Amino acid sequence: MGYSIGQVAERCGISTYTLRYYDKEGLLPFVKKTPSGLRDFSDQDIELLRIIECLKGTGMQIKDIRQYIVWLMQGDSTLQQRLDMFERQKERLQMQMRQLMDFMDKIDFKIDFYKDAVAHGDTNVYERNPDLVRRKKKLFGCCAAAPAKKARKNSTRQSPNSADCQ
Amino acid sequence: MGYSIGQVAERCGISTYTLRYYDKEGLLPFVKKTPSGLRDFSDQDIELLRIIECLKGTGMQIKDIRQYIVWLMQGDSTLQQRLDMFERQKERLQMQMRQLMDFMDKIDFKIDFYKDAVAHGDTNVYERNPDLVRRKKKLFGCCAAAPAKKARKNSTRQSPNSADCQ
DNA sequence: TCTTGACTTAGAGCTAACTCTAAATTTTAT
DNA sequence: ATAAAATTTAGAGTTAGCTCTAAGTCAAGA
Repeated sequence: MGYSIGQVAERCGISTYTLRYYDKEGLLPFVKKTPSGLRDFSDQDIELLRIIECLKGTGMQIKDIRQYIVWLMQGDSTLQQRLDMFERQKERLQMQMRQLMDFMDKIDFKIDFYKDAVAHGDTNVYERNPDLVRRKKKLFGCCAAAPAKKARKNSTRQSPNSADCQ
Repeated sequence: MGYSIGQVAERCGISTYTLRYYDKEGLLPFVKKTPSGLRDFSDQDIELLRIIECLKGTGMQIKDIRQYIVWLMQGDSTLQQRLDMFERQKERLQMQMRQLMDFMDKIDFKIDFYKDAVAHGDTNVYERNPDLVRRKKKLFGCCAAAPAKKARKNSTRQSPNSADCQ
């Protein structure tokens, strides 16, 4: 006897609905059943569930996680595919972490902006704080993500409008 | 004249469909229109779009992003709310980064596991590699996320089954 | 001027990932 | 023994966030 679906749900912070959904989607083919038909999770099943969480939490779709499960069931002939998959997922995760750090820089900037704004009761922050001007330029000024294409006909920048950087 | 919706879409890597959807959802009330009705994005609009991306990318729902936009429109009386929001979002982001690092540890473990497995053509990795045994225990052994409740009646651990840690 | 492509709106359609319901069965506690 | 709680299945319903279509308008180049 291992763990019931409710015990696993509580322990892993996943609803029983979701666990049954994962099973239905083919993510839990290793989970045994008791003679009367109840799911019976082993420690290995829970470990696999942690890996599923990990793949899902790094942006993998359920149909792609199922591919991994299929490879597991196919045995040692798919070891290389599984290694490749985890290496691809690691690269993906590294990109996500870089993006989160970029978001953190922007949020830190906003926090400092609003701290000054709250302290003075207005948003004339850049007139008071040259450091924030510098950071704003670094974070938002001309990222040039895509190679700049043709601009609109009359492409002079308009003067700063109502909602300047809030 | 600023940027057309297509120019913004290309520059920011967001489809025109999505930009119009954001507008419909009230996220882009500051975007002007030309006399003939075309959207005309300013640099400030694009900067706000970057913040929207940032909030969305750190897990905020569109209805909550709209609340921020509403506060922007309400002016200086909502500065404190906006500061609080960014500080909450920063905490959320820190949690996300911690979780991603945890995922990274698990993926690194899997990569090392499968490198050994591929090298030897089988999954008897733990018999060869004591370091991986140690790391496996550290990563998956008895996390005790929730306070352990009543175990199942006959709660002896079952012997390792077919799919042990793959 | 004509043509081609980008833009507009309203609203329908789609997808992924759950989330729940109903009716029956099983387990646990008293 | 019996009541309450947990589980089972199949299948319907929900949600968020797009994504697309249709029918029409606007803009830029030849």
